[in-house]
Amino acid sequence: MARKPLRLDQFMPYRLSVAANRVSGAVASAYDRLFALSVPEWRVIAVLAESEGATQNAIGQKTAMDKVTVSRAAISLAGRGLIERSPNPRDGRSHMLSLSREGRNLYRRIAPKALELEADIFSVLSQEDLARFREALDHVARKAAELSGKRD
Amino acid sequence: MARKPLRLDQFMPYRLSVAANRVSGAVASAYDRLFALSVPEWRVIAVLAESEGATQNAIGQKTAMDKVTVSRAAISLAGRGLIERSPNPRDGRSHMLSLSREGRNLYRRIAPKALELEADIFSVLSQEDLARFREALDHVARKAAELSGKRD
DNA sequence: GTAAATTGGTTTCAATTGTTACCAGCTTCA
DNA sequence: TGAAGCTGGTAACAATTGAAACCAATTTAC
Repeated sequence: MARKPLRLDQFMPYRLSVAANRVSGAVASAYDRLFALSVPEWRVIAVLAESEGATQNAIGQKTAMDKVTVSRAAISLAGRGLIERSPNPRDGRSHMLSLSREGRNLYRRIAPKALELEADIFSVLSQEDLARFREALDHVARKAAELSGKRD
Repeated sequence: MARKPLRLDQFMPYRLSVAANRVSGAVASAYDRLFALSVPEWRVIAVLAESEGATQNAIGQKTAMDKVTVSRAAISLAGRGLIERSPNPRDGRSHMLSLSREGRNLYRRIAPKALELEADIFSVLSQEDLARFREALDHVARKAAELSGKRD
């Protein structure tokens, strides 16, 4: 590979980080403003909307969030009546989580907003560029995970 | 735009965030392990290597870091003798920062490692895909910043 | 020239985040 | 069985982060 000088503003990890921070800042502030939800809370809701009755553990797997983070989000959501916890018949330690009616209603209001916001931000890319971008992200993420010895 | 259901694992802000976290996790842990530097500290050093005698303010601008973050990094680096602060003749409140000899030496050792790591992670993309990816990131970041009313 | 508003930088404080320790409950295996 | 180890989830703690208050130096406006 050709020797090139290091310039911070050309350094990919830096750029990626700045871009991701901007995007997740915009998204997070929208969730918070519109629905008083943190990002982890929103993720938990999104997963439950897709797959009813997941355990916290399962949610953690799916979302690449730490189990502590999931736990906190779940406690807070349950406190607000947005999700319900029923005992897991297969395992006395864990609960099956599911959306309450209220939670489902909230989700129905959030989902379109989220898609709209996504469309808004990523509309700067053509359909094809977006597809490539998506793939590139995937490859890069996988490689980085591999380098730091993370299970994927 | 076609109505599509919301699936978290297809949701771009989510994917971007996961990818960026993985990459910056890998990078951060390498800096820490090899040179005992945090990411902000590393960024300050990188900027100073390019442009001697910047003020903290200028560094903040360039790196999209908060002034508090820059301040803390600068204090810590000065404490370790990696940078020097000379009074700014143009403004009595601020200091001109520059790398000490030691700092410059450290930089000379870090830079190749950083480039190597970058090459390693992003080698999963072809030269052309990388160029596109870079551009896409840029567009997306700009758009997100615009949406949340940030100066760019 | 001086009061008012602004800006570079640091400190203080509160909120978020991850790490470690911990407590059931479950499994394994003798 | 029942002791030893594992796993889901929570709690307690420490470290990071950013926001707001703050200080001193500077600029602006009268």
